[in-house]
Amino acid sequence: MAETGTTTPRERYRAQVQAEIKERAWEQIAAAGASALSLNAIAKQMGMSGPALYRYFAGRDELITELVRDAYRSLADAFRAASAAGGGLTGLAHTLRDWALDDPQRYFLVYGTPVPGYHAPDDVTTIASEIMTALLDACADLPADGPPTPLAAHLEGLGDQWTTGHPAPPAALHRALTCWTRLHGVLSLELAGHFNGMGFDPTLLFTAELDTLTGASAN
Amino acid sequence: MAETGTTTPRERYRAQVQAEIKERAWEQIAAAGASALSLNAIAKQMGMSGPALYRYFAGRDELITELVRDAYRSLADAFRAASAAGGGLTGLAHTLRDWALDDPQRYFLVYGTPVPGYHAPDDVTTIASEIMTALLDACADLPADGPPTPLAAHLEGLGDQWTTGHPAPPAALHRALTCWTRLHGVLSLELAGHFNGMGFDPTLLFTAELDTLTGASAN
DNA sequence: TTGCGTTCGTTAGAAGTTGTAACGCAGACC
DNA sequence: GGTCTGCGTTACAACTTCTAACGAACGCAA
Repeated sequence: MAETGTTTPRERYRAQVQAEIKERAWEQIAAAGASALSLNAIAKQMGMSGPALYRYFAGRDELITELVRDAYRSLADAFRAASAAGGGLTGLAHTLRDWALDDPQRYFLVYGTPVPGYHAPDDVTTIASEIMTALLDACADLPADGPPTPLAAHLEGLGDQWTTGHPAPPAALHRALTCWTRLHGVLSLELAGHFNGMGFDPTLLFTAELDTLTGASAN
Repeated sequence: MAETGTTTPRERYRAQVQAEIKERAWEQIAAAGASALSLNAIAKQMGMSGPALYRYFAGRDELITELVRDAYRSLADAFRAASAAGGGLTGLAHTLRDWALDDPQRYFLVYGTPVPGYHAPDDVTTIASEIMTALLDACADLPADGPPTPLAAHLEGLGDQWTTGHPAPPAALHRALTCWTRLHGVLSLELAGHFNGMGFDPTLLFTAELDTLTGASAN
């Protein structure tokens, strides 16, 4: 509390306004998706004029980029906490699911439909590799099962490209990739509502997939 | 050819213009995503004024809905052809992948980030169930392996809800769901570019997942 | 306490979007 | 040939993002 650093009152005010802008932006995104985000509406909500927001963000794109950054950081933090708690791959998976269900549009901001021209800034990919590292560590802890796959051979030595210089056995790389794609497959379809009206509980499908990832009995 | 039905010249012209509008719309979507679709730009491309398009589509939303419908129909047709060709689940999977790679934004229009308020019209869900039926049939043809899963028990008798009155064994339901989510998991992350710079071939990951779905050796 | 300078919020305006309304023309049908 | 339906137009309203110029307030420093 006392350690606010060497921040001038102006800087503190600026940070506070920026935070409120992002908060309103998240509300709008949760309500109507990222494409419906309107700077004007945010400004009106905050009781100020439209162009005022340009003192805080260069434009709509920069605001969204900042939100994407925050979303990545949020997931990375959740993963770090889960890793520290020692829940293993199961803990990581449930952390991911909870994080996704907590704000579906935030999940889609990270893993959803990309805009063709857009290229994420470097620090975002850095956070993404941090997330991958946590997943890879959890996968490396599991005992190897079955014979080495052809894909694993193809993956040989690629681990330090994904993460920050992090050697891992090819089988762990394969398993991490599989975890990622399978859990994302269930989650994204569930969040998008593609299971609506099918009459089953998506939670069971998620845990079933998780079981194939961690359990000895595969499928 | 000769059988154009009882179409007046006006109707034929109208259908032709509508088709060209959709064609331009697909070009725009492929270039910059669905959120960047502009009726004005389409009109300018076609050499007419903006409001003229409203003779053919009630608005932007209706045009996009129509494109979504076409996308679903396109995938359903591709699946029907693959089923007729007798390629089995493997054929279906490669059909899906080819269809997705052919126009990533079209794939995302079907399986990508949903707009919170939007609800798909009934006929779209009908086509979706047709797609599910093809997948379910291919899964039912495969021999059952392993013990019945808890999820399969939960899925008991749900098949005729997804498809059009199509009884299927629970194990096939579970396998169909797993196919869907796993293939979508790999495909959507690949198309979104999340594998970029990781140095491996996404095709191998896709086929590896497909092998776990069809092959006897599971993982 | 008295300036000074940075920063903020304002209004005005350009250029774009979706969508509506009213008008004229032209093609189709009787 | 007359009538009627439908198409494309321009004009306009209400939005959007974003720039430019102005004034006021605030923090800092002398």
